[in-house]
Amino acid sequence: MSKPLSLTEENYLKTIFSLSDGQDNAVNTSALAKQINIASSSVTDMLKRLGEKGYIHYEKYQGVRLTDSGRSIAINIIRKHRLWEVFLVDKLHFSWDEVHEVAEQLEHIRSKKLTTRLYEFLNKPKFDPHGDPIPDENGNFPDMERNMLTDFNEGDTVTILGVNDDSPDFLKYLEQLNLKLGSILTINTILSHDRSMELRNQHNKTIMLSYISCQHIFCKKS
Amino acid sequence: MSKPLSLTEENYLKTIFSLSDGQDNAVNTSALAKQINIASSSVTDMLKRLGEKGYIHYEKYQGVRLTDSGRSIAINIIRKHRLWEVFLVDKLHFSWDEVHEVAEQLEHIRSKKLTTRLYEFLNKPKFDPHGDPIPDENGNFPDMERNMLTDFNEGDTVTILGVNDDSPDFLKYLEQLNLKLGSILTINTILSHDRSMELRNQHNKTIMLSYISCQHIFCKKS
DNA sequence: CATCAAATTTAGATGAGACGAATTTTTTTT
DNA sequence: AAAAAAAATTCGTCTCATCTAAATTTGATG
Ligand SMILES: [Mn+2]
Ligand SMILES: [Mn+2]
Ligand SMILES: [Mn+2]
Ligand SMILES: [Mn+2]
Repeated sequence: MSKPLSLTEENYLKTIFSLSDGQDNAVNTSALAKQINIASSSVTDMLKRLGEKGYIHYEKYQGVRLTDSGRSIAINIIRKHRLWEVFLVDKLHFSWDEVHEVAEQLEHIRSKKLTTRLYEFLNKPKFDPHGDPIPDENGNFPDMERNMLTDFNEGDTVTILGVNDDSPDFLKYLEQLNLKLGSILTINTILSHDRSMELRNQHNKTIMLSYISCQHIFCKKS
Repeated sequence: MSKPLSLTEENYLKTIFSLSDGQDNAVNTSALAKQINIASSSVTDMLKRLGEKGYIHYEKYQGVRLTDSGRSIAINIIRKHRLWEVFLVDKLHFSWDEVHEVAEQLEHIRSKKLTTRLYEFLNKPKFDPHGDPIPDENGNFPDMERNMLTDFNEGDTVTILGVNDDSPDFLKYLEQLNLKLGSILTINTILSHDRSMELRNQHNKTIMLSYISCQHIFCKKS
């Protein structure tokens, strides 16, 4: 039985996983520093330690990759984060822009039984309030096919499946436009000069979205 | 806005509150050391720091008392601890001997809104699964009148209101005897040589409890 | 009330996690 | 391929929370 990881270490592993897109891509020191909001010298320190403990493969100047054990820890943190987000929205009626900050704390609670029971209490959800997939007990993510809104064409009708940006600002913006998971939109026009989209919702209301915004919305054809 | 307390500092304040029985009794360095399971020199260090920050009144060699701000922080931690225990038992079907350890972690989650919403979700409970009172938003504990089982006499009929010992061992022991909050017992005999009690439950079953066990059970006359 | 034991504090160290400044390595530009 | 820029690492230092061992204070006992 090895000593449990510190909260800080858990956050590094989780962040490495996210920045490597769940793949085996190497992650930069500076990308981590930026994401965690810390000096890059501190990141280098921590990477050495995590490397020695066997959670990551770390070669000076070469970036970092998770080992199997690091990866499985990261996925477990993400599982807990997303389950708590579901709890906060479904049971405690938080709005989708309020949950991330609290889930950042709750994701570190250590109790196998708690995670299992919460999962059941929430009816084994597959997606969190932002449409992100929740890995199962074994760390497997549910299948899903989704693309950025920017990948579709004029005339396509799509359903919103998720967002790529959990920031309260963006989420409140979407809420205000009455855009949520499940909303159905038809692409009227894609403006060529800035690639912004003119969309039509189910009530025939027109909505304009910048290219940047469209990059933060996941959809499927419907 | 002062920097939030560390988890360690919160635990000190909570423990000082508990050891002073919620009154203004001075608490010893060594009592704290024992309870927190730490060297007493470490306690001295921490008390200095907490004193400088204004959460406690600390005079060398004279023990420690909470200030108003320290007290209110302590009560808030206890409120959260007990609310989470209710959640774990009522919603996630934990048994009363499993919840304390997890609540020790959950009590440190910082979100005013979370506490408020949880309180409402649980229907504003007044007592936790061990019969301990849950302070309200303003830090006021619900009124309650209760005495140790050892305070009653032969022939008295009492209702169990709570326990004084949250250890899994003791709680499992009670469960096994089918004793729980609300159980009604009549005191048949109090043995004079060891003050142990012979009790009768609602199904006319006889239960023997040692004096020590009786000291850990709170009751009211019924 | 002087002595001794217990409780408490002080002193000195350590490890984790953070920082900024200086240095080194890698990458990009001329 | 040299120079410049960017990225990453090393170095020295800081704070927090902890420890053990030594010194001090308190308070109990003869
Ligand atoms: Mn989130
Ligand atoms: Mn999410
Ligand atoms: Mn408890
Ligand atoms: Mn309790």
